[in-house]
Amino acid sequence: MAVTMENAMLKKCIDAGLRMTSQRETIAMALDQSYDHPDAELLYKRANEIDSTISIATIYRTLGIFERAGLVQKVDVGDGKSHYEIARDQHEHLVDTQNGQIHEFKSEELTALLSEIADKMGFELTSHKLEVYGKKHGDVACRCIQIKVY
Amino acid sequence: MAVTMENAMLKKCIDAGLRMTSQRETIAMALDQSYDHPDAELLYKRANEIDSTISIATIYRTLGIFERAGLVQKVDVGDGKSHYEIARDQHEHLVDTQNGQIHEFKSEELTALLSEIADKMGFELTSHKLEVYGKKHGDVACRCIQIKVY
DNA sequence: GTAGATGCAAATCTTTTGCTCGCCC
DNA sequence: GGGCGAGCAAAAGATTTGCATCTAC
Repeated sequence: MAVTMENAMLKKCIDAGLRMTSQRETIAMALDQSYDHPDAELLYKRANEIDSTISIATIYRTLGIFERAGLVQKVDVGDGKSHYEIARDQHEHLVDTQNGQIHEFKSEELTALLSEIADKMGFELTSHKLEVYGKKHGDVACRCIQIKVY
Repeated sequence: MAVTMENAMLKKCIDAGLRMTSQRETIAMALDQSYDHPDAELLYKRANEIDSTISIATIYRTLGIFERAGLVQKVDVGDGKSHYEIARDQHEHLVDTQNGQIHEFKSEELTALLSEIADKMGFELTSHKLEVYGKKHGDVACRCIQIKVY
């Protein structure tokens, strides 16, 4: 929200000490311009619009490196593919089961609760993945759609 | 917890109106005997010990049918494969990042909180998937392992 | 009897990898 | 210069599917 420069991701990469190639810059830019949760294929298409010489292998390798550096995070939408987003402060995803659209939300209460539970179980919370599935109030849920999304 | 008969799953299948073949009965039995979260391959092995003529394709097809009937649920452990468990009352998974072991827990507070959040966002909660990752208190977390698991 | 289920093998889809060449630091 | 990164294509791993055959209802 508070980010004003267009390629904040590039800075993060440099700060993380990553060797920056033109391809990585391109991918960083494509990520910066993605306000949704693209999978590798979609990100590949977007990166290609910036630099058409990028290969899909580089997309995967770079995403892996970015992820390991804590710069991006995988999101499981339930379609069998890995989707990605720039790592930000902790937030959750609500998937609309009627159309697959993702709505984000935050809840410190939730994070605190999880941390508390983990603690009681003798664990230190590292991270978590939460996807909430729901349908808009009033909409009639068709069992089939609900399942397809899952 | 309250289930005493050995093949409760079979009953559920029949109640769900599924056509029961010997293979489906075998898979139902294998699921009944699985107190962990097997992936398709492991369930295939277990089913094979009961009936060695079952094929992996049937495992996948049957799991899909069971899932669509709401009898089993997928669990995402973060290893790229789909794991399954018999559908039960809502509960969550805590994954030990040191060894991949899954610990289950329940929290009505959590469910209530999610339901409340969804409601505020104008959605009716259908279901949710939560996996919490953590390491045992006192264990030294190696960044590599943490990442490997995710 | 017939719609639906199974087995087998081939196909598909996503992601990873080996290898050679090129480029960042 | 040396090591890491990139491209290409082939491999790998998980899951799905076409088709002929079989079976539950």
